Amino acid sequence: MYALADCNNFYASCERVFEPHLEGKPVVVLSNNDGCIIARSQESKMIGFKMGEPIFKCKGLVKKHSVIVRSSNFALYGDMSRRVMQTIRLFSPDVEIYSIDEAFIKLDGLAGRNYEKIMRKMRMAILQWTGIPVSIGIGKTKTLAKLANHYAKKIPEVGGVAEIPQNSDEMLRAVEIEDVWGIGRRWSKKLRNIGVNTAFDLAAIEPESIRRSFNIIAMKTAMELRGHTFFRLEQTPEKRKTLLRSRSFGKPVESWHELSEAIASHATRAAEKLRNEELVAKVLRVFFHTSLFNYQEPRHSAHATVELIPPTNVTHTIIKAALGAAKPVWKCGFRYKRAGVQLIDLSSGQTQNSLFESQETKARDKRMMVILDSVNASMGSGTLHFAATGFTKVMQMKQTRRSPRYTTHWDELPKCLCGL
DNA sequence: TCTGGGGTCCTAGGACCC
DNA sequence: TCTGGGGTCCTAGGACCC
Repeated sequence: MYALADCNNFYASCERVFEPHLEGKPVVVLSNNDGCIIARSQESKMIGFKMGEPIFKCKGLVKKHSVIVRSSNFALYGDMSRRVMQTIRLFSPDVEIYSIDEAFIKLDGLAGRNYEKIMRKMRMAILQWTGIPVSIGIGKTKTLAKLANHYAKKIPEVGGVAEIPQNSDEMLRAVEIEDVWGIGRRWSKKLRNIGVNTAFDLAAIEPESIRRSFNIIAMKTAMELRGHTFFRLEQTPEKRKTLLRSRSFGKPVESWHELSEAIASHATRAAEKLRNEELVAKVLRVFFHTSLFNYQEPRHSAHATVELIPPTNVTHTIIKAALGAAKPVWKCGFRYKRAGVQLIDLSSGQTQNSLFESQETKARDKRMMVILDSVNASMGSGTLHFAATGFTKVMQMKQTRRSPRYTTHWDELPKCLCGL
């Protein structure tokens, strides 16, 4: 048996923990650069805000309903997530952290075996200790736990915890095909065309025909709805295979100078992450493009790929490769909106030495990265940086309504909790 | 004026090997 | 006139997830 614990409206709930007066009011949280809506409180959902909608299109509704609009505060959300996960681990040793706001829990063998009761206890503990409300679904497979979770969120009467009993056709019939985990928009449309409208319908189709029309994952999903386990708990995450750092610009960027600083910054952040996970990259891809939505201006999308020989995680090597690859594909006269650096073909450190590489340089670079990382860890990220990343604020995000980073920055600690 | 930032897996088709 | 049968690797594109 599996449970899925999923935080309700996670980012919006995090905003409320330290500002209880937001309780009961419509709250939305915006993406980077204050672009799109990426989280909505229940009240905001009722008003009709859609996930991913650009905020500038919602001005009327925001004003009409006095909606609280917040910039994203990932320092806060990340830390709150850690607290929620820690609490979950107190209830079961077998936990898979699936995303910033979700965790799968293997229930088999938990004392008492009254799983629903244990999960209700856990739910209360999370609410009391972190202030975050969660919904919990229980089922025989991960897909069924997801489904039960959906049910728990939709039906308030169950009190945040729902279990799918064996042979529960009813619950499967109550879930639309779009809401099945692993079945997205495209496949839903295709499935509806052949008369498959609910989770129950999908479970009823002959599996091999699903594999033929879709793929093996869709088939496994359908089998999981029948209670056959295909997706197991993954407690030790595999090493990642790719790493991407990219941002939209607050203001469009035209000059090579500004663009190069942005690319160097992305390269820096990507290299830091790489070292943090003890990986090296074999291939680097750099890209930048003009606005995807502006058809009035000239459009351009550029990208270039280079091999890193030997594979590396050294910041200056990666900056040099990124800028070297980007320069030839940059074109003057375009207003670029986004740039990024992607590291591909990652592997853990043990690489073959290059015939042409000086061992002295290699050792020096390694020492340099150790110093760089330790200075930036103790004195703040970016304290020591390469000149290529610049000294201006090109990379500054538009973030006009960010709440304090209450739990991770000394000078932003809450001084009093309004309303308490 | 203004539209995020990450990931994973699968499949088909082409190039190559014997 | 007639042209086999078995592999692997790589890539692009398309699907999905949060």
